[in-house]
Formats: sequence, C-alpha cells, structure tokens
Amino acid sequence: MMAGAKVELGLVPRLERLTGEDASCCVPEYRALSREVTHAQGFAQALTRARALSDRSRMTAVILLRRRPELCACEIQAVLGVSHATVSHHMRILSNAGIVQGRRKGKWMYYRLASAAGVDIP
Amino acid sequence: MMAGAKVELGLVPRLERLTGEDASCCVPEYRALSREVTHAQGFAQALTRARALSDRSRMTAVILLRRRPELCACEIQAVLGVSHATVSHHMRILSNAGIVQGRRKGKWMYYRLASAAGVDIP
DNA sequence: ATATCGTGTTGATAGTAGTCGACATGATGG
DNA sequence: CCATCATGTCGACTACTATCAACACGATAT
Repeated sequence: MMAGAKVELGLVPRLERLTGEDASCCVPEYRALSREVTHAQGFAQALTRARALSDRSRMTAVILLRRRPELCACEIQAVLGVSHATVSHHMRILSNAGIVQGRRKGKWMYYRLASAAGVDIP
Repeated sequence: MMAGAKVELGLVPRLERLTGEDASCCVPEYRALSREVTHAQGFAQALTRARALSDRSRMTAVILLRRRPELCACEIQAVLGVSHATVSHHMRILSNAGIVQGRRKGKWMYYRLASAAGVDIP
C-alpha cells in the first residue's frame, strides 16, 4: 500500500513473528552495526592478516618460518618454487601485515616471524 | 664452467659462507620440506579458513555472529548491503571452512558460529 | 673497476574470486 | 490452490591478484 522502502521493511514482521520480540528496533541499526563492526579496533588488521595468509605460498612460508628461526629470500624461493619477484611480492604482503619482518645482511634479506605475529595455525 | 644446474647450486656456497655450516645438506631437502609443510595435518584446513576470512563481507559476518547467537540470512544481507545471492555464496564458503553452521527453520536459514570455530579475531 | 650475485620494482598477463540478475525450490498464508 | 516470500543455484561480468620477464640497484668478489 505504501510506496517505497518495501525491501527493508519487509523484514520486520517476519522477524517479529519468528522471535516473538519487537524486531523493528533492530532493522535501522543494521547500517550502523556494519560500521561499528568494520571500524572496530583490530578489524582492519585482522582482515589484512587473514588476506596475507589466504595464499598457499604465503601460508607455506609462514609455517616454514615457524620451524626455522630465519630464512633468506633465496631459501624461501627454493622451497616455494617460484620466481624471486614472486617471493619479494609475498614477503612484502606478509611484512605489511605484521606477520614477518625482514633484516638485511649484505646482499641477503633474512625473514623471520614478527615478535607479535599471533598467527593461528594449527 | 659446468653445464646445467646453475641456478640451484648457486645457492649453496653462499649459504655456507654466511652460516659457516654445511648448507649443501639443506638444498635438496627444499622440495621435500615444501611437501612436508603443505601436506601436514591442518595445513589445508588453515588455508581454507584463512581464505574464508580474507573477504571483508565474510569477516564482518563472522564478527557479527560473535555478538549475536544467531542471524538469519536476511539479517546478514541487511548488514552487509549486498544481494542475497552474494550472502548465500559467502555463507557457503564460511560453512565449508567450518567457521559457521546453518540451521533451517521454515523459510529462514539461521547461521551461527560453529562450535569449534577457533577463529582468531582480536 | 668490472663482473657477478641477491633483491626490490615495474609493467603485462592469466587465473581467480566477488557480485548481481535470473531462475528454481521449498515453505507459508490467504 | 495460488501468491508471496526466503533462500539456493547458475551464468555472466568485473575486479582483483598471483605470477613472471625485464630492468634497476646495492653489495661482494676477483
């Protein structure tokens, strides 16, 4: 009968029937709830970290670094079996996510897990 | 001077000079080490889980489900602001990763965090 | 100094993943 | 029984990302 806002309001009566509570209070909050979640402390970091670990090569590199205190880029390249450009790309992402940190020694770049990596790998 | 195997062998003497140890023992192991890591118990699951959390919408949904015991698909859709097809796609990925589990009640599909979700979000 | 080596950087390319519209399905209500 | 609704599925499109070759740069060795 009323024009407009058909999609958003259609949700309310169904929620009420289902839960037996007043669901109308919740619907307008959804957008604010989204902001509250995505702007919360640690959300961006958690997302960045999950994205960093969402690649097979990077996950392999991180687990490798849990077994050995340090690995140079060429070693990681040998294990992953990819080009050095790809290794550099991956380690950059892991570094930006705060999961690993690099240390230069002469020509070699050594990577190790960051102190507060907090990586959750079984 | 010698032909072939130039790339792989070039790594060994440098490792030896740097660490002072016999590095030749490590190089042939790299491929085996890679398999050992990627075939280890939990690797595939950890990768699947990280991939599931590597999307902004899915991460938002998971954090939402940490605040409310259950949410139906239409609520998640309202918060994320995407189409219901996209919601279904995302919840399927989260479900396959063992992070959430769905429960049908009539027309509605309710999602909640899986018992042993083990999600690491700050 | 010159050559070689390890890495980072930069496009270019191919493969993957998120998104939506359209249709199908099962459930609810009149 | 038919209309409506919530959700799943499929195909197409778009955006992103992993990858590599080529180049650049600093460090090392001869």
